[in-house]
Amino acid sequence: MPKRIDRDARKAQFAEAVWRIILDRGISAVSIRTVAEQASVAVGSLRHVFPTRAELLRFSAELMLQRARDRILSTEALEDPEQYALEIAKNLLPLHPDSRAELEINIALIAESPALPELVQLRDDAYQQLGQLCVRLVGILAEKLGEQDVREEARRLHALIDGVALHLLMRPLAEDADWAIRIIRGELHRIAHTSG
Amino acid sequence: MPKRIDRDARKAQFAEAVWRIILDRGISAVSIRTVAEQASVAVGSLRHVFPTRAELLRFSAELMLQRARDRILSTEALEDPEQYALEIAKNLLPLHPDSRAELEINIALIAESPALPELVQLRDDAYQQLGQLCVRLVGILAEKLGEQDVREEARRLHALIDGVALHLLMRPLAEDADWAIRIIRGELHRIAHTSG
DNA sequence: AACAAACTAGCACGAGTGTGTTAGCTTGTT
DNA sequence: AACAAGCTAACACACTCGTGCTAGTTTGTT
Repeated sequence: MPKRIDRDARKAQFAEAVWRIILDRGISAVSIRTVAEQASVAVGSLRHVFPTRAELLRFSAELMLQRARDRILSTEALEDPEQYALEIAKNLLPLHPDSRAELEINIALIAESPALPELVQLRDDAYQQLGQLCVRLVGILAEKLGEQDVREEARRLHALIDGVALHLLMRPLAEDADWAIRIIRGELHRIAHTSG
Repeated sequence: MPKRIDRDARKAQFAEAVWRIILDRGISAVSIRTVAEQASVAVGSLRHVFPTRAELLRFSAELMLQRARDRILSTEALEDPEQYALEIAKNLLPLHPDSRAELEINIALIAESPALPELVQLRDDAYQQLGQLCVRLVGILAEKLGEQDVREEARRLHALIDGVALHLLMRPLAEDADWAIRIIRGELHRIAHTSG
């Protein structure tokens, strides 16, 4: 039988090449050829795994969202709700090279979505899931809140997290990021101490 | 002497063609030829005004930021600080087709900035100016606050506005946007009633 | 040793890209 | 009527693009 290479690992390798190109040269520079070169592979090899450019980009986007999901889900449960929620939120912010790259790639793919309509669904799903996660967080922070209030607070938290994430991206990673943690921690504290 | 055409109006016309292409087909689809076609003009005519693609994109980005700035500055002063700040914030949110397009284009240009380094400076300047605007707003809302606290509240407001803006962009313009106003109004009210 | 599935590598094609260059057209002043 | 500044249009060049296609190579099973 054939040479048995882990297909998924191979696909991931190509997806990471796509990411590198996006980060280094922008979404417009992503082509079958540049990606193959980035992965140190002949064009034909890449095309054996991803016959078309659209499939390559779709998988790259999917894997990126999956990695983010995994990171969130692997956050260990903590006793203190505020502590736990803060850990989750920290995993949603671009505080490390990986999560930072994820956000940059996410933005690039959003920007390209008019040309790649299949990405819109992916983005919407991820957005919904993040929204539900915020609802859960608000739920454990302020148990007495009514459903309507929970939804409102969750929306607010979600927006604040995304806004802070965007601003972190504007500044170099090396820069002090305590202000971001302070803002989120303050918001979580406020939510935990609101009475309906 | 030559035919006297308003050069600036001509440039703006081309910039608007660039915007349309970005909105309809993504940043990757922006080329000298597609833009010329969108503007119903021969390639040579476009190139007479913008000799290179980089200059075309640079001007398109600049004009977009300028339009946003003008919209903010034209907000009429109101007596009530909270009302006034809310009016400003509403002009920062993608609540109308124009401002919505501005934000989409802004995101697309950010995504392409690795390939167009000159855009980074533009973006950073706009970000700084928005930050200072938020500082001013917080200043008039909570006059007694110390400088350090003003800065912290301003950062928070800025992040919240950008986060809400992003979320508005995720949903169709037709959809109910009252939640966005509610969140911002609530935040402005909170700032106005915090005591150092 | 023989086989075939899986993978690699490359060519070819038509289309699209940015840009250099050049020729023709418009139009207000002189 | 003559002029020239400014504008329009088109061609050419070398390059990149996505994709169809076809050989070659590797490797585990039989």
